[in-house]
Amino acid sequence: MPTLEKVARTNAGLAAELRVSVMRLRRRLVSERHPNNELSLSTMSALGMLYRRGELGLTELAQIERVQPPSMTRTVKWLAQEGLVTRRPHDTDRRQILVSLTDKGRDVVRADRASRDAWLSRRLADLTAEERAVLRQAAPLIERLAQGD
Amino acid sequence: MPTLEKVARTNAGLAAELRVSVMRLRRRLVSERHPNNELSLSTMSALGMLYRRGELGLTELAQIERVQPPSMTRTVKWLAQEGLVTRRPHDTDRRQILVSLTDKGRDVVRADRASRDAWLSRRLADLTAEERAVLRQAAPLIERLAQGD
DNA sequence: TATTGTTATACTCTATAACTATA
DNA sequence: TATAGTTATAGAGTATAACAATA
Repeated sequence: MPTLEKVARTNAGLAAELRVSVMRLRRRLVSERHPNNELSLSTMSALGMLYRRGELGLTELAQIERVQPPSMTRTVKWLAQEGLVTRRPHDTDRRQILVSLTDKGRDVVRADRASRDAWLSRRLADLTAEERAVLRQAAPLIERLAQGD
Repeated sequence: MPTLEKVARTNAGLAAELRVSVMRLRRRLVSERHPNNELSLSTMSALGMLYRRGELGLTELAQIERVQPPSMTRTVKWLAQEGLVTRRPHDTDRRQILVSLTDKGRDVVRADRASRDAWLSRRLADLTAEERAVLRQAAPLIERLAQGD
């Protein structure tokens, strides 16, 4: 059997499997979030990115998070209302809005880290160490699949 | 350092990383779907499940797909209108609606398998064989995380 | 009473289009 | 002209609540 064809079919099969599992886990994550956590997954994702990367332009943040600028405008507006981020004009380019975490925002990220993944952490604890090791290797690969190009 | 604490922190970190990457890949998958494919990801997922499992009750299908019954009602209604599934009453329990693929539905699943994951397959082809092997191991684990409990 | 499925309704997230201000 | 961001609007996907039919 031709190797190329075999690889191609295998990739398509893997793609299908990965796509379905990713979709289902995402849906589960949405439904399993702790009710008293009022921050949506995408909001927390943006907050976490600001925590990791520091001050970012709004469009830059949108590109990293793979959403369109209007979506990020809304997210940032909400975060600012909650006092979790501040917006300030760029020093020299007055078109740009630079977004950064407030102390409260940083606290929320830190405090939330323990609790926000409680469900998934519990599920992970049920796996074997080997299985977790696989997922630890897989996570950055999945991230790379999502980014790029 | 206590092993338990170390493991717990590691699980939380892994949970966070996995959650974010899964979210981003899902968003990317939604945006990268071929425009001429009129079937949504969740619709294709339901169709694929019927392909694999055969005739299923509507609520059963909803449970497998991790959506609420009303959502599946809508999905199945649309699929029936498109002639991709048929609904028939259960032989003995007349409350139940059994859903199964039509020949056309089966054709769509088969024909779509090659093209629907084109983008992801291409991305996977850029990985090394070792990285794909990791994802091949990870996919069923992610599925297990999404299911269960 | 419990379960299966539907209808009605609303919410969340996201996108596109059109616009303003600045470069 | 091109880019950063906003506003207005719409669409997809999902949920909850209330209901009907059946077990």
